[in-house]
Amino acid sequence: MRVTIRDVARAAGVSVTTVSRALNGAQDVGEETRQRVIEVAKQLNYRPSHVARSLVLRKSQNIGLLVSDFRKGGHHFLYDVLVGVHDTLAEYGYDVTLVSTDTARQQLVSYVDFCRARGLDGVIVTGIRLDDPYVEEVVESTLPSVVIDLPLLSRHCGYVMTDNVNGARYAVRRLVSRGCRRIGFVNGAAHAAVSRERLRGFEEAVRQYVGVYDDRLVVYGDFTLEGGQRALAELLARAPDVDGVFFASDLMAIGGLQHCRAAGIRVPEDLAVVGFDDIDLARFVTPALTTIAQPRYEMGCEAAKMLVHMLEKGEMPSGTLLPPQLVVRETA
Amino acid sequence: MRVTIRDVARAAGVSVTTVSRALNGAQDVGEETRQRVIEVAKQLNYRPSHVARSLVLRKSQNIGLLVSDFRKGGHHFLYDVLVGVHDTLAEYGYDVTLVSTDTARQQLVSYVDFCRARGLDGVIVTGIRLDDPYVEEVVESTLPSVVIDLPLLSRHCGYVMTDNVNGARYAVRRLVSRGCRRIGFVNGAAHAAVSRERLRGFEEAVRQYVGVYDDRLVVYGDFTLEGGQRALAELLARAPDVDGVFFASDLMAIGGLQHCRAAGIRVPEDLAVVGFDDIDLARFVTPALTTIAQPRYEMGCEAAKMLVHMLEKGEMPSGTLLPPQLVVRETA
DNA sequence: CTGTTAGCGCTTTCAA
DNA sequence: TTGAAAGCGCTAACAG
Repeated sequence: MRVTIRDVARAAGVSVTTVSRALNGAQDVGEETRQRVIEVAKQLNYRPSHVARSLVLRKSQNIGLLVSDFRKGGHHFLYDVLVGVHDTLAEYGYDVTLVSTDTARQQLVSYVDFCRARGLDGVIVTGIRLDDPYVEEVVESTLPSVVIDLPLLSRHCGYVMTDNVNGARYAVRRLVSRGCRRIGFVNGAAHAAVSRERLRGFEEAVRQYVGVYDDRLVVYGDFTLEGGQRALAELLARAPDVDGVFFASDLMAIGGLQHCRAAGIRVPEDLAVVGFDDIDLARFVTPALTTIAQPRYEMGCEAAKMLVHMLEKGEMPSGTLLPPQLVVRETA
Repeated sequence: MRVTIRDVARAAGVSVTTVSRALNGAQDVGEETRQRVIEVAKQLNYRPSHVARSLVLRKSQNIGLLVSDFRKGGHHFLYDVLVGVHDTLAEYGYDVTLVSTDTARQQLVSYVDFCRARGLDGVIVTGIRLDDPYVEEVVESTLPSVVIDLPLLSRHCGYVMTDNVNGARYAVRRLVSRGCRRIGFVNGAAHAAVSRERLRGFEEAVRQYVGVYDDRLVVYGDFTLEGGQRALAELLARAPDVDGVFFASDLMAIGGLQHCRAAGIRVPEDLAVVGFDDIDLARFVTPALTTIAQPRYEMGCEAAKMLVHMLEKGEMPSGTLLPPQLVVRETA
């Protein structure tokens, strides 16, 4: 049924070893033998079995993409990362297998065991948070991994994330340059690593550009639209004189915009707004959202590249920070 | 290094055969032997190698998800489908491997060969169009497949798509019920199967609800925002008295909205607009877009289910139509 | 340069 | 009920 290496060997009148060598570019094969083998293989439309090869080589050329929070509608961040990961990995000759943390079948076993059972060579982890039970596993396991958006560094685990500190600084600088002096911050979930960094960048920048820092101007949303609405209402109740707000996600910023519209607050005249992420909604809301863009696609690429380098060149994992970028539109 | 079935056998004092049987729930194993084996396996944290099992069983419990047009920013339709596919497949105990048609490494070989080389049990195909070179392959190959959004039915190939004909009808009906009498249609790419069906639904509905059908009111965009802008401009130039427009995608509709704003056309007063897809942008543009929602997640689930049924129960592939839904917002 | 041999980790006849 | 042996398709010593 299936064309195997034996069929090729037989048809070419050589041993399977020779076929293997010829097709894998070993040098100890006669040139004309190689040509004949290649010719026959093509004739027979032979495709080496990755499965068999994985078994003997003990590596699968297959990487897991672990996704926490893999659900309908959660695409804003994930999709581009996924494409970046896939593009790059395909380039290097790796396949990618999706691994979700919250699928019924899988939620009990450790994800490392999941990957091991499948012989995955490594894993790229997304959507994980500081308080996640998986964090420990990622750090301790010897399965080569690269985490996106969480600074976990160990012998077998590197990470790539946006430079959130500077991202927050850019936002504040923009607000200040527009004349804002009382700047609020609607941060994301407190247990997200990115939240800590953005807070740090926010505080540093406010101290530097404004002078006085008032931590009552920091409130917490949960990265969602509704969270942003609520958080802004709370902030405004607490400090009605706020003239600019930095939101730790575009979704929250858009929630904030909705609150403003409902409350009759003009943006940017009464209140300037800067978001974070640059999801494509940002261009389309009215007024269009000024925001800090994250290089999502590139983060995926970078993570994939690091993992392959760890796998193939034995490189040490590292922490990579990618630069965010201010995108000026209408809200600030 | 790795715990194999032999380790378990040794530790349990039985043969590998017995371990295999015990762990796979065969009945010809003594109950206490089975318990012991299970206990030992747990103790040793044994995970059967999927690779080895795939090799001998000649099936991998692994499905390919073929994506044409897998690129940065193209998530509007794809992401939810992908999540649906993954959720359902995971439920059934299958892994999913991403396969992209346009990645450098892969573009030359046939995707069927790609899947075969990896021992994939089947494939779910998305983003493919009528004029795609892959169409032939999908139909002819014996690799079990399910296509999303393209009605390809053969011995080994089923499909699932939205009921586009009725979707278009709902759009027209909505427009008519708002009083529109001269209804235009900005269709998507002509070679997309969905475009034909939507056109059919449009024509049928216009004949039914309006009475007269004028095919000069049909123009073509390419599913993109810019395409929608251009197409609407063209339509309006051709027929300035149009009072309602149905766009075959939300992205095009949003482009149309932008054109309206630029041209001083009030929506929905001067021109009512209905889109198609219900991407999440639709809620956020101003005015919010009335549209026909596609059950993207469910399409993914359905496709996965069909494929698994084909694989495990030997069911014949079939064509499945999922119902769209009118979502009324502000533009119509 | 080429072939023989021995597995990779697992399932499955076939005997016992 | 259990085990020995063969083999899935491939690669890699080790000889020749």
